[in-house]
Amino acid sequence: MNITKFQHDLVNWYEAEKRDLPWRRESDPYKIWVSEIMLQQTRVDTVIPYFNRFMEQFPTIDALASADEEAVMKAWEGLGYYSRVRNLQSAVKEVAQNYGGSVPADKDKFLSLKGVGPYTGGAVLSIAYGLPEPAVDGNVMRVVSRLLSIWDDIAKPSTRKIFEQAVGELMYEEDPSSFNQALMELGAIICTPTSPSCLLCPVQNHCQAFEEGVQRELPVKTKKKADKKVHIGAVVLSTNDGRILIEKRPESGLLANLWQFPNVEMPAETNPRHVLESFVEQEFGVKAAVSSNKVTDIKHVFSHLTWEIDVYTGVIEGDVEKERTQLVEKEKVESFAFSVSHQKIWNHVKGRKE
DNA sequence: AATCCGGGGCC
DNA sequence: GGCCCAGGATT
Repeated sequence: MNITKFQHDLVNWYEAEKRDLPWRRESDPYKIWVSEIMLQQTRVDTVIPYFNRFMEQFPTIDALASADEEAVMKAWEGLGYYSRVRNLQSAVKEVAQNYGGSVPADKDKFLSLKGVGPYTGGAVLSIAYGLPEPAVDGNVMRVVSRLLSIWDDIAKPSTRKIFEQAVGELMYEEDPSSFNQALMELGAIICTPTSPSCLLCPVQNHCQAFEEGVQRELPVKTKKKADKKVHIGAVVLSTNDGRILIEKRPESGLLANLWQFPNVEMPAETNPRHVLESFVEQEFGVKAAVSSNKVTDIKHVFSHLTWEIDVYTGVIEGDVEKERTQLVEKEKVESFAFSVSHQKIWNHVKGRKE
């Protein structure tokens, strides 16, 4: 391959065809950083409205560093992988304290921040500071596997280093920002997973896989094994004066720190109403009268497991005194950050009449 | 190296 | 249904 010609063909195409995205109108390293965190395992179209709202609420490092955690979670609600935003706020606080509020342009320093790995490190340092660091994500591994006909399994963690090496050798030192973004843009628009548009590709002449006619066989990626299923019973509990019981999930693990309605994994072959009433009394110390029939059922698919949630309603008497638990007015429920599955629960229940 | 961690949009 | 997505932390 003629590397110089490849670089120019790629970057010239990028400059002419790149999408107009909100973070591409910004040069503030903080905003580039936030966009890269949001874009982890998340499509551009999903991220755009979250990015715009986030920047209105938290326009600077100081704004995010000093923001209320609940407000930050609410801004991330529905975006998934919630540890991303907790790590981001933690890292931003560190930048505010230890680096005078400016994102460090040093690789070791930036990569030491929470939530910043090899991809995000390379992306921010190249895009915001013009450093010639590779930024290898799924797009780039797909594109480069085809360009250079690399048949290593991209599902294996060790394979990423092979691609970092390759991208380092292809790097366009005069404009690392455009080069890295061009590789990703090509993967997003032209060099797509199942049916790449090779006839429209600006670097078709440089592509080993196209020359060999094997572009649809690359990249090699082994499948992961099947996920688990969990049967859950959930209950929306009202007090006689119309308040709703919500609780905050644990600080770590699945959907950490998000709010939810009381729920428990359901054993097979038991009376669900009895199970839920016992659970509520144990967990919250109040007697509950739970509906005998479920209101609805919700199937919610995560990346690694599936919840099948049967939803009930119930009534409780008296107050609840428990950590991370609140009785809130109906009108206030939606001011808390819920996972999508529990948003679905509330949307089914809130319009009902008792 | 394997597993955990969300959610949505394709095909 | 399975697959993939501008991945990182934990074990």
